[in-house]
Amino acid sequence: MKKPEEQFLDYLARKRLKNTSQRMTILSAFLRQKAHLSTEEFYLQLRKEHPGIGYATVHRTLKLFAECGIASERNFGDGQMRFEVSLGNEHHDHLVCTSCGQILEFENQQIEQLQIDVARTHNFIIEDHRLELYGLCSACHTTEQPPVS
Amino acid sequence: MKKPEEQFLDYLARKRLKNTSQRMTILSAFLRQKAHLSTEEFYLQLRKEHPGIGYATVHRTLKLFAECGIASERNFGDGQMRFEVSLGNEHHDHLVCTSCGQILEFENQQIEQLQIDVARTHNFIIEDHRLELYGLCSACHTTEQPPVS
DNA sequence: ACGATATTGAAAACGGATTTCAACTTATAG
DNA sequence: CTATAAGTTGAAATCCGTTTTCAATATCGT
Ligand SMILES: [Zn+2]
Ligand SMILES: [Zn+2]
Ligand SMILES: [Zn+2]
Ligand SMILES: [Zn+2]
Repeated sequence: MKKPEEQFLDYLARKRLKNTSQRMTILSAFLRQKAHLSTEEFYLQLRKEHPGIGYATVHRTLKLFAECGIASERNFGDGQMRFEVSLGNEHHDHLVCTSCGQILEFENQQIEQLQIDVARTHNFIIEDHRLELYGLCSACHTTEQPPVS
Repeated sequence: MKKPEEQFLDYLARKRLKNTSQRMTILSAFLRQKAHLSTEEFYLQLRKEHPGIGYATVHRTLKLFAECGIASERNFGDGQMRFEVSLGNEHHDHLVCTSCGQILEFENQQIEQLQIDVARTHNFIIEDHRLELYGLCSACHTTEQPPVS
């Protein structure tokens, strides 16, 4: 398995793109972040240490990561793009807590196989899939839940 | 099973909302449309027969349908909200063709059960879920696929 | 019919993603 | 080490679907 840094530099070379200090700074920060941050959240984190880097650059660079396979773009229906490191991470799906926003990961090989079966019976070629379970995580439903309003 | 019209009128009554001609027109058109139309697509259809109804009213009314259980809101990652009639339709998940945009429906009881198992092992209470398989439908991969570029 | 309340449609506002553009940086060639 | 071509940057502007605003209008209980 290639390292993310290598993979990114290879991608830049292949596409005749340039290796800039901003890109390396963002990559290094990205690899250290907790997963499933939105562009905005990540940008705010990054800005604490690197106030000079603009939002547009962060956005463009995260998209580069997705293109070259380092990152996966996620969308949990809150209207924000989220990213997580994908290189070196097993495929997984998500449990999204609608109360506290926590995102848990799971992997179920039986479900994956059944998806393939479903696709076959419809003569459909799967390129990608998304499976998310929305609800209350353990912490949010064991505690008393005073309505937010 | 209550009829959609009844259910909507009940909901309006319960919430002290008013029964207007626009709402009834939109409901009747919605029940006749093919599924998975975006607000915009639906509005453009509706406008052919009812040019007087504004986009905002259509939008607000579709949200009412979702609130009262007549409609499901869907989001297939193209940045548009889509709606389909849910009352009287079995739960189903979707196959989304990334080439022609066609949306097929499927239902797999084993997958549904495995989702429940996954949630249980994480002590997670499912409120909702989404499962979509993205790829090429039968028509799009049997034909020669000249690259779009 | 009256008055209180809700709805309507056009337009404006909103929010996140994306693009624009002039200044700047990088890579490559001489 | 320049020079030059080409790509990048950050701020601001733009895009685009969604949602809200608001004055005019419609509904509904009395
Ligand atoms: Zn999966
Ligand atoms: Zn994840
Ligand atoms: Zn399902
Ligand atoms: Zn459907």
